[in-house]
Amino acid sequence: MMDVIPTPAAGPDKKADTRRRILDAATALFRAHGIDGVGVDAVMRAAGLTHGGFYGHFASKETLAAEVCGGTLDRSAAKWEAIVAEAPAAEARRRIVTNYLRPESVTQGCLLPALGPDIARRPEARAQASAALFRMAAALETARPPEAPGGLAALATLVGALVLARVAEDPAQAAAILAAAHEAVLPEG
Amino acid sequence: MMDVIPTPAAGPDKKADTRRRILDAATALFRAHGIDGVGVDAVMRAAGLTHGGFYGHFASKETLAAEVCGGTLDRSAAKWEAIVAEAPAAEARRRIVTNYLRPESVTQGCLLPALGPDIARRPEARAQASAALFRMAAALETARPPEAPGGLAALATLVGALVLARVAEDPAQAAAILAAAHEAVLPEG
DNA sequence: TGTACATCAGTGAACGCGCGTTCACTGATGTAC
DNA sequence: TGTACATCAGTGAACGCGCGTTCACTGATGTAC
Repeated sequence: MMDVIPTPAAGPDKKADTRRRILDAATALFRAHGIDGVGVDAVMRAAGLTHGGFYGHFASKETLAAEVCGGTLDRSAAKWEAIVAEAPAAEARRRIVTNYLRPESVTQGCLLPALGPDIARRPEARAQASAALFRMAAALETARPPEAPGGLAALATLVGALVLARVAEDPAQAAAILAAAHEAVLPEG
Repeated sequence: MMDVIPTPAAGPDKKADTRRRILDAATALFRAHGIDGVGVDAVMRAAGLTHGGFYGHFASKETLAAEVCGGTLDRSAAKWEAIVAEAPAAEARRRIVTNYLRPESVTQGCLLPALGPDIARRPEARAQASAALFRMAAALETARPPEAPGGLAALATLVGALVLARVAEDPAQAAAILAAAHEAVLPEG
């Protein structure tokens, strides 16, 4: 009695759920401590598993890193494209930028400011991130209000602002950086 | 016969030279491979020494990292301040920006795009980098031409552009990012 | 419905390796006589 | 000027540790009869 619906949900593809949990745990840990700062052991413990099971899901830590970076940035790009497709230009850019520069984004936001240099050094992750980055810039370009910087420059400002906000020691200074970037990317904010 | 001039130059403070060589080697290696991607052994070999001697110059790898980041960014800030002090605003900003966004800067330039996230995670390095970053932004602010973004926003754009250019796979794409940032930070380039 | 078996996601001990750090030493340099 | 000694920058073997990866295993789940 083979069911036509291919989603048992409770049974066999619990493995897919576990895989997702590993990816989510890795994303959070990599973002906080850098890829080299987190071991396979820590990722698996955060996912509620033991380290040995890791290689049933991923070929190597390197593969995991590429999938975390590529997947997360691909989803960001897709989300931006959806916003641009459904809202008028000025409103779309405002939504993307306001969300990008939220104070919580300093610790939890986009992976480019958190892992950019790490990504640039890893060929697999870099290829995927490079493609996603240009999709993000293109979305910002489509949603470009008059007098505002183009997509590439706007993305550079957003990414750089989060890099600087992470480095700034005083939260008030971090907020000033975020506000300055907001104003530059969305004139008359 | 104790000399009044306190710089023997050939004798005892060859140690200071060695220390500088270690710092320079570490700066280049950290920039290329990240702080966690480079061992004390590799730094010392690049400086022409063996690893054991390292602890005669630095208390730990952590101390080295802080000194590399803090020192390099301090020197950048001082250089920008000097440019701003000696050239008129528009010319000063043009010089700083043009130098910052040179194609070679993608691999050899400012430490903030290359190590920003690494720096943000290390308290010692972060404190020094945070101070330097605001001096750099202040210099850009002083050299702000009319219609151009303020110091903080300009610095964010510069840093973000180098982060993105490092991630971009195709050199032509990297050049496009640099050009877009140049235009945003120096209108009518 | 109940038992026997196959599957396979997850376990945890073990591996080799490279890391940061220590330390007893060597050997070149500068000073004392 | 020439020898004896002290200093100390740099050497290289050794350490304990945590990493990425492997593998023989366990035990829960789903199917066959």
